[in-house]
Amino acid sequence: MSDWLGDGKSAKIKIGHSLATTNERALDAHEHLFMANDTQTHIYQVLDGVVGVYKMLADGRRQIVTFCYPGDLIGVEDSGTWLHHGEALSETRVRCISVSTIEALVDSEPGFGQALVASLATELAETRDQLLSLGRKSALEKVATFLVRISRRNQRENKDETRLFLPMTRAEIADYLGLTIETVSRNITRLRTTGIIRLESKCQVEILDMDRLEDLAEGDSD
Amino acid sequence: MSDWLGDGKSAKIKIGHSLATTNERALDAHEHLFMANDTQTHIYQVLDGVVGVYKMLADGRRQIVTFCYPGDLIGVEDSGTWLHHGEALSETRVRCISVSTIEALVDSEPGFGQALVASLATELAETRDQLLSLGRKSALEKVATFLVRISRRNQRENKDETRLFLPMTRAEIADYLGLTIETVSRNITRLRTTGIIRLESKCQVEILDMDRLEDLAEGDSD
DNA sequence: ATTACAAATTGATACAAATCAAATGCGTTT
DNA sequence: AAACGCATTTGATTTGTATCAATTTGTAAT
Repeated sequence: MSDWLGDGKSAKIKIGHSLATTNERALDAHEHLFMANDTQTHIYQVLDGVVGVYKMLADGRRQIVTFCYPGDLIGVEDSGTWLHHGEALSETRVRCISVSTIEALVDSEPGFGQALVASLATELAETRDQLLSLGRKSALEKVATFLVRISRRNQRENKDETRLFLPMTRAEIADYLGLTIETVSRNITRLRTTGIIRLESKCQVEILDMDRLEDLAEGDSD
Repeated sequence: MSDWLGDGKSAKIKIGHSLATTNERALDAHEHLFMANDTQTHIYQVLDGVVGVYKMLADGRRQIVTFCYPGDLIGVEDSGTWLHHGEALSETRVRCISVSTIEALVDSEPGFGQALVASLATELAETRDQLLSLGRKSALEKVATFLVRISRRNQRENKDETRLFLPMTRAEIADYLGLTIETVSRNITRLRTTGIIRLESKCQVEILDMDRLEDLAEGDSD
């Protein structure tokens, strides 16, 4: 395995200054990076901030399919036109890599294609985990699973896995978990009152009992 | 784009007789092809029948993440050990391709890596569509979406898009849609009594009103 | 500090789907 | 053809989450 993209989704792509065709773009919170059905000219790598990738139904129902953090690639999976909307959830910087550059790299750089495969494979595995959450878990289990997932991401990046920063609103968490704002709020409260987590602020969570949180996430006890 | 795997998920991989390391395996209905946590030695291509790929929670709740039909590849996304269970839903034949063969092909055959990327990208896009279903659609909309998806598959394969064969049980449909057997049954009945579909048998559906079915699937009217 | 506003929490009620419980249909075996 | 077993359908009731409705918290502007 080459490490053009590193070990899957969360790693850094090693392009940029070496290629003239990449450049950066800065977005304010709530600004869209791309819209569904737009022609796709670039693939993006998040440098700073978080991008929410989502689908919508005509009546406004929304499903966020992934939150993209620094290091994540967006758009490897699409072809020609964007299938999803992409919106910066906070102030965000992205690296823009033209589709033709990606294609050139696949051809010219041995291992780059494999790196893309690994990146997509990781994303697919996470998305399938999320299917299990949305299809079969209770609201409390969904929220617990969400927090465990953020904790694991912190671990991978050698950050404190017990102190989580949630850069998104309750509405965005709800649209990711297939719940309402109110249900998300109630279940965060429930985790708090049962001593499993502590809220330092609305966006800052401390995990007090990782074992019980993980058990909840796996549906082992309620 | 090479066409080693053709245009995404449903196409045929062009390996087999040309490589000694591939061979076939036949499975009876309900027989497992692999189990989660097993060491992954092969990637499979479905030749005949249908394979259900699923995750389970400790208490028995199950989520089927994909149904794999002839032409589909299984296991490109995993690494080392299987992340899911794979079970033949009917009598099934698969081609077994050793992981080392795949790796060799990626290195030796230009375009093969890109084909894998395309295959994974298609699978990811479908899985994200399914996230929208599970997270935000009603039971009736989920069932409609499921039927539309099978119809589209028939179209891609130049089969009659109004006559659907459902090789899986209601329980398997339920575990795919995040519903119960009873709710699946009730909503199939509802589509039948409103004249949108007709049941020739339990496994044979005729779509009578494609427009209304597609509208339902997109949540446009209820 | 005070006000204003959006986000989050909390409470009361409604409803869609789950659960519990038969009944029916269908394919297989005898 | 009758009897069995299993999948499916249909019915009655319960329940978890959505919806509707305030209230509270937190943050930014004055």
